[in-house]
Amino acid sequence: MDFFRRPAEEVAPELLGRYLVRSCGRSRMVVRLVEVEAYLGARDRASHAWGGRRTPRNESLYLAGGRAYVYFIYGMHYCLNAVVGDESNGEAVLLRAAAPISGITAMVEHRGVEGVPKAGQLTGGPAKLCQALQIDRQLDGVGLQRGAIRIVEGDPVPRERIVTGPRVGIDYAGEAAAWPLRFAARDEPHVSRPWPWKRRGSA
DNA sequence: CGGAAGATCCACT
DNA sequence: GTGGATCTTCCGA
Repeated sequence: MDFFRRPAEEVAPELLGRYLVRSCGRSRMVVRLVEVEAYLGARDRASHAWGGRRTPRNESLYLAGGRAYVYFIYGMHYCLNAVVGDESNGEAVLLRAAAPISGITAMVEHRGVEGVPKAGQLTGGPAKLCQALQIDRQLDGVGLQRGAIRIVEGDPVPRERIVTGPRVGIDYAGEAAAWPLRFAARDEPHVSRPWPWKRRGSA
């Protein structure tokens, strides 16, 4: 499929609204993507592929678009990316937040949530998303078209309802830190944190 | 070879 | 708002 074999900043906004389907044994969980970030590979200081870096950890980034890149961070969390673009360019889209659609009981269990989950508590953050969907390094490199993780057409977010802003947690990245590569569906409660672009007095 | 920092989350103040 | 958990990777000595 060619959807993923395009530049990250082009694919990222189009991923919003699509469904992420996770099959795990007999259970199936579905979420709707509401927040993503584009990472541009070698020229992007915030990218794990910055300067062409290539290690056992980020090897999957150099696969052709349409596969998963799952990495381990802060000693305790996993994050899921969709690898995009052509082979060996190191581009990816980080899947940051989603709205739970079905299989919610399983997600509640995986996250260890007591009682009725609040908005964003299950899949409102890159590491929460992975924990809820039971995604870890075992799924690094798998295809996203069929199998354990699938990204399928859903309920697209129209352009005018997409908001952009700087990416989260990459202040060290020099001028790349300001690039507007974070995309989210406006007025969506299941995002990962308050909207910097909505705050009064900010740019 | 050692130290520091990281695409995070949660509990606590 | 701040700090701890906990491990891989990078960079400087």
